[in-house]
Amino acid sequence: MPTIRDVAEKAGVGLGTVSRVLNDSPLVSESTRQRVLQAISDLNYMPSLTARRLSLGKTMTIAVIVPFFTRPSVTERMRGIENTLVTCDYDLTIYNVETVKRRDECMQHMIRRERADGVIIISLSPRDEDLPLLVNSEIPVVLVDANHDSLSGLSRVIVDDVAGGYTATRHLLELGHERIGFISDYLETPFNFTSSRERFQGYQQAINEQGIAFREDYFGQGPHGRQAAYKNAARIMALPDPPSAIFAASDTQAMGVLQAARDAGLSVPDDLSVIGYDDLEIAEYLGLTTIRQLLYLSGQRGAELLMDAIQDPPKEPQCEVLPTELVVRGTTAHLSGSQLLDQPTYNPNNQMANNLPG
Amino acid sequence: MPTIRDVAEKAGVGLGTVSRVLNDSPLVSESTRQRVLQAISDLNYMPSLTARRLSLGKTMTIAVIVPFFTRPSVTERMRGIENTLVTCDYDLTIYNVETVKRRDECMQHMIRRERADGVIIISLSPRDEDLPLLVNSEIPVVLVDANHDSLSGLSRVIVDDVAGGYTATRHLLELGHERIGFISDYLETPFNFTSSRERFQGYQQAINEQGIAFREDYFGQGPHGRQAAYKNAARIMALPDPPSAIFAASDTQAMGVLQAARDAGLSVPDDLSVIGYDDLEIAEYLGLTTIRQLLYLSGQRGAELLMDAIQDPPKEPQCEVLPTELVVRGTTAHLSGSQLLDQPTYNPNNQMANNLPG
DNA sequence: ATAATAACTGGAACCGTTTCCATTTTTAAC
DNA sequence: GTTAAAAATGGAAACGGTTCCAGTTATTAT
Repeated sequence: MPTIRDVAEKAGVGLGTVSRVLNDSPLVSESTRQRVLQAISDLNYMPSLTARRLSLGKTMTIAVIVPFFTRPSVTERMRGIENTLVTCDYDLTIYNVETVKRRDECMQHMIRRERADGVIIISLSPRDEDLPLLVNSEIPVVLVDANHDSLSGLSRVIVDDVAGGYTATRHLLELGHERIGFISDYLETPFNFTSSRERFQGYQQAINEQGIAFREDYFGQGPHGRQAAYKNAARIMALPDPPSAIFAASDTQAMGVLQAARDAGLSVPDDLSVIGYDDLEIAEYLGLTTIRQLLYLSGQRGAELLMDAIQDPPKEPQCEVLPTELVVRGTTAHLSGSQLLDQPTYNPNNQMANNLPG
Repeated sequence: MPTIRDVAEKAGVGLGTVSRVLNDSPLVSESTRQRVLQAISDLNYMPSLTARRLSLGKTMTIAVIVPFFTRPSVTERMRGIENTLVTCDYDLTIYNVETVKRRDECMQHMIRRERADGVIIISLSPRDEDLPLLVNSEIPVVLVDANHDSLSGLSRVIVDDVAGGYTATRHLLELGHERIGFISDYLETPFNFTSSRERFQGYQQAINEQGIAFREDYFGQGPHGRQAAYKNAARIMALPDPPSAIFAASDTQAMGVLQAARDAGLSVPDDLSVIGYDDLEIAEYLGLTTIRQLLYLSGQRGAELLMDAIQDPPKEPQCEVLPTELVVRGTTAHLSGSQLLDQPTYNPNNQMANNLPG
């Protein structure tokens, strides 16, 4: 492998000059530049990235710490990051987190040292004990989709999941539903995901506002994924007075709910309304009513925030809130007569209840 | 940031000794080791990865070049790679390819220089002109899911997609179908994906063997994804003598076909049998009959092959062929009477044709 | 006690860049 | 034709590790 010295020798110049040519310095005469370029191409020389990194003290790399990076919502965010980074000539290295142990390793090691010039953490809220580490980190850190009061010291791109959860529930309420189930992953996990918790908060807020009490038995949490959602939905549907609508905290989980409804012989949306969250590509296919969040954009903005912070670190952490949007498709419908239970609901103003067929 | 010299000074030892402690060399007395470890922890020292890389001439990084890394089949392969690499303490950097230009950039630059100690290329077949570059590359290259005669000089993990396509088609034939459509992405793309082409080959082989001629109008290609498959399927279903079964070259495309069937008022599998390819997680949910390929394993084996090659380069390129498996679910069924056309098919031995209702 | 050997240890040299300072060359001004 | 200023150039030092060789200390055998 030829080095910069070989090039210098071949071109008959000093190695400082070669370096200047490589870095487009104006302090090189045109004739010398040509001579050097010729030598570079003759020798098929390419500068060593590693040496460059050591000398510059920059890694030209961004680290992304991401839980379960096969989840569609996660990959879509990552795509936003990747596409943004490419334009800046930064490399992207990925630390996939599937266990708590690994999460802690990543938080401790990736961030501390010059493995990267900046870090993006997706969906993982750091523990309180890790916070000082991140806040005082020598390299900028940007959080994407991790919301938490105590996180105010860190730049981040978030979605107002409380509002999203509220909107979803509001949509069901406006369709006349009063018995509304909620299915999500575990609200408290060692990974400290915040989104389900917030959506749940929005859900509670909306029903409370309507004077509807939260029913424990309409609530199901479990591991992320279709299967757990299926089980929870099946259990809830088997209640003597099952809900007429279910809000699933993600589209993936909504799919589990749809499957459970199908297997229970319920037709959606006639017997059961279902709303999801995320608006994954698949949601359109399923005709799933859902809350759209701007996944790609969240990655893009996160990367942009990070690049800005690398250029010159802001004194104040930046916080960007991305909007959500209700996307009405085919899995939600107005409460129908057949969905009403024999016993009147406690709400005396319920118009529909008076139209009971049976 | 403390350096190794600071540690040496603090511990009152030479810097060679510190390095030996860091690298678990046995040539350090226990007492010295303790003293150094104490100094390391006092100073909160962490060695610089970059310096280490320069000195060792290794990057401790693996590059993955991957087209459209949000596709579920791709992320699943990557997960296999990631999980394997973690155990070896290698970093993983990702080059996402969504344009031909970028593909060429990646092939030229990522591979040539010590950006990485090894490269895994997923699903992209290099052009003939790039081949010598890869074969003579100073770092090992492993191809995953890229099959091509001319690729014999490179180590790779492949799936026998011809066999997979054959099996899928065979399954439909055995159910009595004779009018079988085939829907895939473009067989020829600038990215030079090979899988659709091979599946198509298997399809042709199976129908030919059965004495069935290939019908151009039963064949639809287009951009990857649900939408294009939907359009092609809709066109094919609208033919005066539409197929009774469709083989989609991927589960994603099978979803487009299912959607088209639904919109055309056809019920699956009664009016139309559909088989996909990949066995994505979603396939189970949809009850889609499909060909399972071992996506995760392909990544894992690719990474393992690469790690082996880094340890000591094999003289012969390794080629590993992963099996496929037919997974029968609910979208394929025996040809039913109602699916037969009025005009008899050209096959005189067709028993079913004699039972035509109308 | 002494020599031979083994176990440790210190630090110079090296990896391949960039940067900065000193020096040389060119240009412009009078 | 001088001189001052500007432009171009060469190369040492630095980045922070690892490695290897030479030197020191400890151990063992006689």
